[in-house]
Amino acid sequence: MSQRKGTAMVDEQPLPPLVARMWGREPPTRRGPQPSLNLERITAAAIAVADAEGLSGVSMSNVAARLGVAPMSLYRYVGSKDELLAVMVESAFENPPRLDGRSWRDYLTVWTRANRDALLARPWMLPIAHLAPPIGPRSLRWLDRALAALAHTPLTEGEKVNAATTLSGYAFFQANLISGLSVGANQRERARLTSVQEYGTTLAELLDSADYPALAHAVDSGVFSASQDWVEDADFLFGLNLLLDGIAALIARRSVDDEQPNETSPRSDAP
Amino acid sequence: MSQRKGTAMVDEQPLPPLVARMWGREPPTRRGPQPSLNLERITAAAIAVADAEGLSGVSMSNVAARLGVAPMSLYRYVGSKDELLAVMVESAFENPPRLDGRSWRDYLTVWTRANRDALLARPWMLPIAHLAPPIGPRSLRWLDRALAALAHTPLTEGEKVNAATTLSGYAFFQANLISGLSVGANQRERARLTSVQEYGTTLAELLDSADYPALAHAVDSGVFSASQDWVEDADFLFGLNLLLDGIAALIARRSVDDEQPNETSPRSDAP
DNA sequence: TTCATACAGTATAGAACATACACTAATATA
DNA sequence: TATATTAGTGTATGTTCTATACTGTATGAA
Repeated sequence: MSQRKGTAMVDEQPLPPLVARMWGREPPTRRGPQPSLNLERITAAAIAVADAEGLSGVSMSNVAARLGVAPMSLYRYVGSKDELLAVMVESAFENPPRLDGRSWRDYLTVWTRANRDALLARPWMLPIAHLAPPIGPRSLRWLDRALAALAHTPLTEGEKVNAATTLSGYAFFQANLISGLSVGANQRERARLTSVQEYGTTLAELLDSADYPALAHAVDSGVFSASQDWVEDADFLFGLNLLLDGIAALIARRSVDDEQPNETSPRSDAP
Repeated sequence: MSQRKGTAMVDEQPLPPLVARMWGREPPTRRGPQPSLNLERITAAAIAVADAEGLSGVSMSNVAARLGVAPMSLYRYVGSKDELLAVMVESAFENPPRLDGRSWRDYLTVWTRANRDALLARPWMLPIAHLAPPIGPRSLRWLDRALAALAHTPLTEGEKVNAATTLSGYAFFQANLISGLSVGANQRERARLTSVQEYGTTLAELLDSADYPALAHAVDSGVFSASQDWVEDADFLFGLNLLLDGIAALIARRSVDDEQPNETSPRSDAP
């Protein structure tokens, strides 16, 4: 099944054209004029537009204009606007943080926060990051580093992949949460609830405590009254540590019944 | 701060018009013709269109047509198309599962899976569910039930809310993952990697094991070669149990040092 | 009973957009 | 040199959201 080993292969599958271009695997040009464009320049221009004008500013015309080129040129390199958006997300990420001999737990904390921060730095990615399995060079490097951090744990490869994937989903989720307490839409008529407090008072106004007993109780207890340090984000660490604690527990379990990888080990079920 | 207590209030804030309409808090009509529309019918029509033709079929014209009405009518009830999309997501959810005396852990398992399944049943929600804090009656009921499941644990209200929110984010994440191994776009030029195997072989083809040592090792070990029971989803339970184990650990910690809620309790940090 | 006012839905039109298709010009191979 | 192949262009079409001005209707006040 998994025939691999690196660099040179027998040339296997068609490989979707976009993926090929993302990896620089294009057949060298044979005839015709010298290309003045390439996927990289196009992507960079599109990202620049998104950074400057937001996602709604990203139109084929706009991107083309920034390159001094006719809109239709872009379609030589990108099958559709949606493809362009996908590549933008892929290449808007920096490289992942370095491992530097940190413990798996420390590194994954850094990794997840960096992941979240990358999304927050370019919030236009949030609506278009489709959380598909990573396929580009950058996102795969992120995955690789997370796996590397877990390399010397007794987890199976599958468990490592699952753990990394889950953490990346958590980063995405947190970025969304922070990015906007917006209820309506993307930018225009954004019925924005600008603060946690405002969210709390709105809830208080709406909730009938008969229909929402537990939630009303939570609101009463002041959960949504602006805890002091939203800045140094306790909420982010809370969920992250849930996950890391879960991973730690799994590692501990694996370390005990080491020889017999039992698929359904006992789990605590405290009240 | 949190002035509340249910039903009758002193009438507080403007309350965003869309939110008001979602909760049926509109001033009763005084003059003019009888309305033939309302937000509910519009939303239902829009959902029907989305179910039938996918998200791209949802245009104002299309929705209006299904109601036998001119497109511009909708703007009496919805400030923009994006608002309509937001309301669609809100009201496409069923009510949450019943608690029925289950343990917090059992219930949250059911709850999270139901949440995921609701998203998978109407995958058009995935690109437009913005993971904002819930504000509609349905999504708040979901939150309420999760809090109820945790009611008799020693967690603080804030921790309960965080836990519920994180689980809901996990459900969303998993739904995205399952919904499509698509790399390109939404429907047209979808350079779809149709299976886990295909994903695996594509990775094998692309990866240089020098640049991606840990990931290449994972691929070599056959992680992406279609584990037997993707159907009865072990992957979903994996990440879910990470979270639930983390919650269990937190509960255990809280139960021990009960009197002194110490913000930074010790955590395990196994190698 | 009359009339002004407020409101529901409509008609029209405009601007922006993605993209299909046919084309021109440039380059490398035969 | 002739020919095939390719990069980028111009034009055009259909769709989309939505601003604005409008028509008719029901109500409350005079």
